[in-house]
Order: sequence, then structure tokens, then C-alpha cells
Amino acid sequence: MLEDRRLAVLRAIVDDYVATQEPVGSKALVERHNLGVSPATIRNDMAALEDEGYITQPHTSAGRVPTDLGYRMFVDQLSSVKPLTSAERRAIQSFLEDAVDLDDVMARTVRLLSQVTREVALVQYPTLSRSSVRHVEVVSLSTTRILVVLIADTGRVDQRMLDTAAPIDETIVADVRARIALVIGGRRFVDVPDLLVGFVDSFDIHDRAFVTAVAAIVMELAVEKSDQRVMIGGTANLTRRGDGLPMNLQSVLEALEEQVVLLKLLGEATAGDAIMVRIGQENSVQGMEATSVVSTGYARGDERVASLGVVGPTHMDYASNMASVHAVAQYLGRILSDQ
Amino acid sequence: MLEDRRLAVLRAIVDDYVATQEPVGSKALVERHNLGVSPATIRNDMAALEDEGYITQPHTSAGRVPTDLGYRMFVDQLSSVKPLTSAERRAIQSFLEDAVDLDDVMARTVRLLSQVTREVALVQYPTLSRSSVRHVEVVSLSTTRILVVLIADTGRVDQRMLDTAAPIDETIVADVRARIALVIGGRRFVDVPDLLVGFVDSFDIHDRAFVTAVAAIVMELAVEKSDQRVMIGGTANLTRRGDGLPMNLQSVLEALEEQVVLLKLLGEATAGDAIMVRIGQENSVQGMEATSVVSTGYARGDERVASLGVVGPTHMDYASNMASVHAVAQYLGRILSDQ
DNA sequence: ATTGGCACTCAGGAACTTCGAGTGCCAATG
DNA sequence: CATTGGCACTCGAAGTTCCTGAGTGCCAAT
Repeated sequence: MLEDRRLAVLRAIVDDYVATQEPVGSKALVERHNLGVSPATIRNDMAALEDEGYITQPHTSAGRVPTDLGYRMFVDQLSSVKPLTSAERRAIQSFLEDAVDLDDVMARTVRLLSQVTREVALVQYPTLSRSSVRHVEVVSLSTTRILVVLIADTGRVDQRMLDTAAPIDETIVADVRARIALVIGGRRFVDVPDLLVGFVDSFDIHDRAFVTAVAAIVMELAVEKSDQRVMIGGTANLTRRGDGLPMNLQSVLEALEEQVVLLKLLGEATAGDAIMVRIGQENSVQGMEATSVVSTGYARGDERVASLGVVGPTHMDYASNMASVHAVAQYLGRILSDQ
Repeated sequence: MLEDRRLAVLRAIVDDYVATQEPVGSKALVERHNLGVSPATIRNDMAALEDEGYITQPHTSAGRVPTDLGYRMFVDQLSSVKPLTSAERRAIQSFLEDAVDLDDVMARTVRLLSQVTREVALVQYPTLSRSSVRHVEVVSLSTTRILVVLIADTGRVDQRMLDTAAPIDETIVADVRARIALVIGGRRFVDVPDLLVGFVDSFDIHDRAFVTAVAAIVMELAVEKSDQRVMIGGTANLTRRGDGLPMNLQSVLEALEEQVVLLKLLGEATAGDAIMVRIGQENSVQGMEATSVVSTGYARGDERVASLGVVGPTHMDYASNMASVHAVAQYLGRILSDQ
């Protein structure tokens, strides 16, 4: 009972602080939320919450502000993800389904997510590893420059250039193209390295240098590059908060320019459709100590292919952002799967 | 003689203001630059310059600040583009030449340009129209989903998905692929629409719906989509300037999220290797009244293929930014051309 | 455990003052 | 006539002081 009210108080503090961005005091609390007790009682609870590390005072004689730990507790208490309104659902759906290609789908998703949450949105491209090779193409751009293109059945297209020391004959290019297509066409990306074992040996000794290079590139494309790309949008939302300096804008913008950082933020695979929330220092990225990340995976059919999420200040509206991230991930998965 | 000194004064004012960001007064001017006259004389000149609209006072009893017109005059006076140091040149070259594919080249260019200038950098993807079709691919991802891929001899790869009403037979896909490759393979992108006239008619009546759709997509890829992509980087540099509010960060960030805006900023084709400078209100984009753009074209071989440039506050260092933009454009052109 | 009462704290804002860089104008000068 | 030193004037920025009120912790009473 007593514990229950403490939690309610914490929840109320987070709610108010997220809404107003100002430290919240005991009196304001009892007014806005109808807890059936007096301010003095709340003060006792607040003192206790402060002892336990959930809230803190910016300075004596000011209200309380949640700590990272407080937000964590708040988020963990959040049981059910509140569903979106049907209008929102419709908007999402119709906005996404007009996309013309994978790039467009990703771009629309980023834009959608950033607009709905009013935070910075991140969307990772579908991983190749679980999908299979729809087509492989080897094209010569000039006599010493070859382009290797891999098309996945998700519609994702990756390419890589290769500059050769010696000029390459067109017939060899055609030969490599045909044979490599035969070997890996229709196979899963994860299997590509195994399939290519011994591939080089079947070629004339004179061409092996070239073929080796091509095979290496195909493997790189199939494995390494697979989950490297993250699209970002809505950075303007970082400036939205009233000039308060909850975080260092410069360092956040800098961090967000690094693909590696974005991947790190989206985090490792989460099980199932769980929504991951990383609060403040929980994400260990330099310069982003004052930001939180809400992310989740999305699936194509049954298979989880990548992640998406939003980045914002620790005092974000976790409940609604979690709902939005969840919903967008659902719809994105649907768009990628059906049709 | 008199006019000469006025120009010198204007130049000095711009120099100092760009360096310090603070209104510059007559006394400070004569101290920092050795104009051989007294502050009183400078004051007279400044009054004249103000009458002509080149400078202005934020308030009475403060120094002068250049107006857009003042910057314009300053830039127009800038005759020779000062060359970079050899160390800079080497850095640029080595940084760019490690790129593995076109995306990488673009990404590296953006990063380079933003780091060198410490401004926001924009780089447009090479236009297709002047280059030719290296390869065209039609792949079925599922029975009702077709992917069309166009590869340019610049190494640029564009794709687009097509969802069909009825399932499409694989043999037809192969047929279309072969025939369309025959028709447009090796031809210039600009000629593609002409070449496709009558293409559909050579197919069986039952397949025409599908073939028409594919042809339409190919044309779109070849023409419309051709110069739509601009890569951006270095937005963190917007926050660099001491908290002064020379421009509305939010609106600038918002504007920079729109591809269309970026294209508009880079502007129409400039003749030759001229460097275009748009100061303040000269670029008519909503929300970017307080920013300037320095841009130029870059060429692949002899043909100008696209633009790149930087965006920053009107009080940017025009001279050095122009030099950097010019140099990066040169090297980018070289990387794209040779090898 | 809860509550009303009460003294205490202290950031933020208002009002006021000071300081000095910078200006415009004018009379003097070569 | 362009240039210059002199001089009175202006006014934003920065510093100082004071006040207010939201908010606190503690205690005695219920």
C-alpha cells in the first residue's frame, strides 16, 4: 500500500516533468493528480524516493527531477503498450504503402517515425544474412574497373567497385558472372562464404587474381556489409525543447553522424518483439549521456531482419514513444512481407 | 583612391566580423589592419558605406556589421581563389581514393568537405543524363513483384520495385530483360525515352501491360530520378558558433531534411568551373534567410555531372570555403574520371 | 502513518547603476 | 577638400542589490 503510493508518486513526477520540463514540487503534485493525501505526506515519500536514488533536487528549495534510475523504474512499471488511435494507424499504413522501392520504404519510415514521435528517428536497413541471393551481377565499367552487384530477395541492392591492376577481358567477366550466379543464385547470404570455397580453383590460373578479387567482394557484400546501413531523420527535433540545455546539442549531432554509433544505439538483437529502452548512461556512447533510445526489431515474415527506434532526451515521453516505435515496426514488417 | 580605401575598409570589416563575430568599430579597425589613416577618417568611410547599404549598426553606439549586400560586394571583389596547402591537397587525395564504391565516394566527399570547411556539406550524386547505360536488369523478387535495376557507367546503381496485378511468368521476365538490354544497353540515358518508343509493341498483346509498366519504370529511372539524390553531412557544425543566434537552428535543420531544398540550394548548373555563392536572402529557401551557400559543379572527364557545396551562416569565411569547395570538386572529378 | 504548522533556503527576476566602446559632428589643419 | 583631433553623447552589456515565492525539512498533534 505504502509502496504502491510511492510508485504512483514517482509516476506522477515523471509525467509532470516530461510535460513541463520543470522540477515538480509536492504541492503541484497533489493538485494535478488526485492522490488522496496531503502535500506533507508526499514530501515524506519524495524524501524516501530521493534516498533510494529515483529522484533528485537540482538545488535546495526546488522541486524534484527524476534520475536515470527513476526513469528506468518508471519504464519498467509501464506494463501494456498503449495502442495508437485508428486514425494514426491509418495514416501510418497509407503513408508507407506508397513506397516505390526499398530506399523509399526506409526513407518514408524514418520520416514517419520522426514526425509521429517528434524525436530523432533511426531505421536500420534489412539485414541480408537471413535472406537469399536473388541475383548477382558482374559488370565492367571500364577495362580495369568492375562493378559487382548483389540483389537480395528483400529488394535490397548492394554494389561495390573493383579496380584491377591489369585490364580484364570482357569474356572473362561474362564467364565469372555466369558461374558465380550458378553457385550462389537463390542461396542464402549466410551460406555464400561456404559456397564460394573452391570457386576460384575452377578458373584458369591466369584469371585467378581477378576471380579471387571478385569472390572476396561478393563475400564482403554478403557478410560484412550486411547490417551496416542506418537511415536517420528528424534531427531538427533536437532543437525543439525550450532552450533549456538538457543535453549538449553539438556532441549529440556529432555522435549521430557516425554510422557505427547509430548501430550501437539500435543495439543488439532483442528477443521477440520486445521494446528496448536505454536511458541516459545506459547507452555507453560518448556524448549521448543525456539521451535515451527506444528501439525494437522488425520482421519480414517471421524473421527479424533489423531494428528501428528513436533517440531523444532522457525526459522524453516514453509511453507514447514506445507505442509509436512498436506500431511503426509492425507496419514496416507488414509492408516488407506481404504483397 | 578614395573608393579604393572604402573597399579596403569593407574588406577589413568583413574579415574582422567573420573572425570575431562581433560588431567592429573604427578604432579596432585601424589597429588590426594597417590602413594609414585615423579612426575619424574610417568613421567617415563607414558612414558612407552604411549609406550605400553595405554595412549596418545593430544599435546606436555599437560597431558595424556587414549586410548581405556587403558580403556580396566582398565576395565579388575576391579575385583569385587561394590555393590549398600541399598538405591539405595530399590529405584530400588520399582520403578520397580509398573509396570502395560510389556510395562510399560520396560519403567520403561529404565528410571531407564538412571537416575541411567546418560547415554543413552537400554533395549531389552524379547525374545520369550525361552518362550511359552500362547494364539493365529485370529481376523477379516474387511472382508479383519485379525489381528493375539500372547501372550507369559512372558506377551509379538505381533500382525500383514494381508490384503487378497478375503473377508474371519467369520466361516473360527473362524475355523483357534480354530485349530491353538490347535496346538501351550502352546508350545514353538522355536517349532512353526515344529508344523505347515502340518497344512495347514488339511484345505479345497479353504481356503488354507488364512490359509497359517496366518500360515506364526504366524511363523514370533514366530521366526523372536522375539528379534527385543529395548527401548531407556535418550538421553538427551548425551548433559550433558561440551561442549567438545568427540564425534559427531549428528552421535550418528542418529545411536541410528536404531533398528538394538541398537540390535547390545547390542550384542550377553553373557554367564552367565557376564557384557560385548565394548570400542570405539570395537563396530563396524558406527558413534559410540567414545562411549562405557556396557551391560549384564537378565533372567526370569533361562533362559536368553534378554539384557540391557547403551551407553556413552568412558570416562564414567565404575565401577559404570557396577554395575548399573548389579543391574538393576538382579531386572528386579526378577520382571519378581516372583509374 | 498522516497532517498542519512553521522557520528556512535559495534561484530567478526586477530595478538600478556603472562602464566603456563606439558614434556623429565640428572646427582646425596641410 | 580630405583628414584629423577633440568632445559630448548614446546605450547595450555586465555587475550589484534586493525581493519574492515555491519548495523544503522537521516537529508536534492526531
